[in-house]
Amino acid sequence: MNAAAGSPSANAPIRVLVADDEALVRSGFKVLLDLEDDIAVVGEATNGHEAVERTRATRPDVVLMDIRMPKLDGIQATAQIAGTRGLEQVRVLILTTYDTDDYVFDALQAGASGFLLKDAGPSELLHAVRVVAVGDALLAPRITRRLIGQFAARRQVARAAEERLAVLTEREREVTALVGQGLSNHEIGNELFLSPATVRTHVSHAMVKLGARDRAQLVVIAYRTGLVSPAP
Amino acid sequence: MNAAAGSPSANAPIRVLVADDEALVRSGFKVLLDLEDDIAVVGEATNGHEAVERTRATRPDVVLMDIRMPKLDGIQATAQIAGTRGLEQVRVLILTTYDTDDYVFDALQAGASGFLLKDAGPSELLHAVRVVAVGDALLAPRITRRLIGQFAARRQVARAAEERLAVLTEREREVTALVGQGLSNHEIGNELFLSPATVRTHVSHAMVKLGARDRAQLVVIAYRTGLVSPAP
DNA sequence: GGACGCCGCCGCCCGCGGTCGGAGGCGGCG
DNA sequence: CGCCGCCTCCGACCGCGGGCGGCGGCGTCC
Repeated sequence: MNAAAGSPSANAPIRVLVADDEALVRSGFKVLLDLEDDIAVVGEATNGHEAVERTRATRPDVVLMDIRMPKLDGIQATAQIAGTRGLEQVRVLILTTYDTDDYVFDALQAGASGFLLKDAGPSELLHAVRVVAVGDALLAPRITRRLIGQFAARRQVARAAEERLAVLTEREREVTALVGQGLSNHEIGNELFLSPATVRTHVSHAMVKLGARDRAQLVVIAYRTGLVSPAP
Repeated sequence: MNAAAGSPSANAPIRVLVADDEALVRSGFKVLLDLEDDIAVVGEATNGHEAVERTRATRPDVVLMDIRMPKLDGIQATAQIAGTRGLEQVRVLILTTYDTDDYVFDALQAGASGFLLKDAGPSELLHAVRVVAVGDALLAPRITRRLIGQFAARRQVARAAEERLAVLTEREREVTALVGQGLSNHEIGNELFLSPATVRTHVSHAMVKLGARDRAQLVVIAYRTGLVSPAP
């Protein structure tokens, strides 16, 4: 059973830790999981602190984590596990009744690999465990939908805003992009092999067309339209 | 068979349109889907234009869409369907061999409800069809993982960058936020009931502490740190 | 061909913005 | 108590940035 320790290789069982404050839930999961040949429950925890501690001790492949737990909630526990050296290989699968936005996004931010609602069927849970065990991720369909919505919304804003840039000439867009990165007129001139005076003209035109009074406001617009991205 | 038209109610079959340029793939899917009692293939298309046209004509619940297709690719076809009045209820499930980032993100942006890779098993396909039919969403695990990565990365950057703001005093953060929205010193003064001279002092201090030479660079930093958000 | 408009280029003027130094009040700390 | 940090305000200097007008090149339309 536990002969093959360490790396979760080919046909070694997936080692799972179950963290939930309700004993009934834990035993239910344990029975369900242990019925499978390729899955073995190697530990249990009744709160967040225990979950972290047991994870450190048993180094499971997957942690089945409830969110609502005493002492330390599942999200914070997930963050601690993800932030611990040596536990990078441990995948956390969140399992909860509530699917509040904050919970989901915070959990993913904390480093969770999956997020299931407790109304999911047993086969879905088993499938999810196997998926996250190999390093992939899986979300409840309802949550996937919202994550996609979030993602699409961001880009939607960018697309719509980009149309404002249509009035600019190529040169104007170019200098505006550089202005958006905080460069001075002189620096832009060096960058584009232009006289600073010329750069000024382009900047001025861009400001008029975009309704910016300031070069600072031009930077704002550059960011809002996605002409420059907040990332590095 | 086609007695129950219109709304996809309780036990009416899920009406599916299959769009793929390879006849073998189409017939394979058709056989697989038609074997299920609750799923019925109501049409086929061999390119993007046909897919849009057939969708308009048959109003399926779900469109199984390949990306690589002649005339019009699956992503553009998806965008057209999502943008057509009266077809809002039609869910698009992308099915492709390639999982390039651009494909995935563009497809979700275009309005797709799901994204499967062709190495998925038949049961996964059937499950996906049923999931998107009820309005939820489903992605291949590998893709879910990358989407989460994207999402988490954004917030990660924001979190890390916010620490740069720790050196600022409360007032300095305040004025910096307003500078980040493109306000002039005078306007900031009115906003915070301060003399413009005072505002200058705070702005100067903030610039020194954050290493900004310009007020424009201060705007850049304000955005990068998430002190102001690109959205509204 | 001339007229017009857009683009890219430049020089001049001046006001906003950024820097420096200073001053007064207020709260916390040794 | 004296010291320090923060907030507030002021005046002076000066350089960048923004407004304005002008000039040449290129394409379009008449």
